[in-house]
Amino acid sequence: MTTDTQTLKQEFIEGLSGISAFWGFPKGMGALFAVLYLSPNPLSLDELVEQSGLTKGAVSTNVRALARLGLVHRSTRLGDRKDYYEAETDFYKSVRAILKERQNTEFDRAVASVKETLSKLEAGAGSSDPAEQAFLLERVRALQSFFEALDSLFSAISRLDSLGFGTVQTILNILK
Amino acid sequence: MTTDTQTLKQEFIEGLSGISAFWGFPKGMGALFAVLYLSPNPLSLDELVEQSGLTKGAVSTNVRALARLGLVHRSTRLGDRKDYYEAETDFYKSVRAILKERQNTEFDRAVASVKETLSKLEAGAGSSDPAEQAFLLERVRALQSFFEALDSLFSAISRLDSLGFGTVQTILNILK
DNA sequence: TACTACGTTTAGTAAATACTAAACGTAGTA
DNA sequence: TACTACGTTTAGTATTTACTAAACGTAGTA
Repeated sequence: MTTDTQTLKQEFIEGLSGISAFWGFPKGMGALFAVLYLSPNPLSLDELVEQSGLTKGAVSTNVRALARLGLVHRSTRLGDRKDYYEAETDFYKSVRAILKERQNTEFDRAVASVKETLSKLEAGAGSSDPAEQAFLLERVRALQSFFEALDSLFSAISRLDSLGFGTVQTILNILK
Repeated sequence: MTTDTQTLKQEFIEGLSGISAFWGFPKGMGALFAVLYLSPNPLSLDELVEQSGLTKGAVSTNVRALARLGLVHRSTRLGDRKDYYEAETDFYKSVRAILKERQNTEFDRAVASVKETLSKLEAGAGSSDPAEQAFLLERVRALQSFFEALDSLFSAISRLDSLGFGTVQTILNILK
């Protein structure tokens, strides 16, 4: 017996929901993206409600978040008050957008706080015992430079005009 | 007025807690790692309780999780029943360990589910309308190949014997 | 002006998560 | 054997998060 389209879509939606949750996004976001990704034409908010099983409020919130990440695009039609959404199909583009988004917000703040600790140490703060001081300085410095490397990596990727199979392939060769 | 060591450490601990939470780990894990990272000598569970402010239970759980990720190392001393922990200082090593860990668990399961959807589609499931069928096939295939690229990337990194500044630098040059 | 068809916001809720406090298990020691 | 000093497990709790249901605001239309 062969699975019907409806069931197949449902499985796909659940798969993407899981992936979404895994990466720290609401499950609903994954589900909505999945629905849009499997739709040949843009869908209205009400159609999303219908196909995702979420309520209007949740769809409104989640689809807006998706749009902010550049994973979906909103469009309108003349003489039609509805908004329509469609999925971005260039995933590499999306990765860049997500990295860019993530860079601001809390991550940056936390990393900045480590940087500040370092600055204070370098300015001579906390000098109780010279040996301990040197130790702290060395450790915090090492962490800071690691963060800097990560940060360069992320911002390099998000600044990229094109990132695709080719780039990934090249990187894979280096890592080999 | 210059900040004292205690305050400095506290700020650092809070910073790492935030970073931990940002990446989807418990805040306590970040805090414990921070405490260990700033300690010149291995610490016992009770010392961790004292310095982190968490309870024994929480420390026990979180420090074990850190050990599983390879972010801290457990050791014992002769004629001493206590366990001692110290921080891993090679962050690149830790990144590999974390990626390896993450690859199993839920992420893999979710990705596998997408793969399965593709298999079913290729086997001819869900064939209501030929045009729709072709469309679905194309989309799911594209997503699948993207996941495969990601997966290769992650496992290449986690298989790496050495990953450090050098490698990151090389990659940055390519991305430039 | 009132009406309708939208999207958004809000107040409340259910579920997940990481914690605390305390019971528990266990291995060494007298 | 009982006692002590550990780490672990468990039961309960507080907090966060993403959701639902419904009120709300608003722009077009008669």
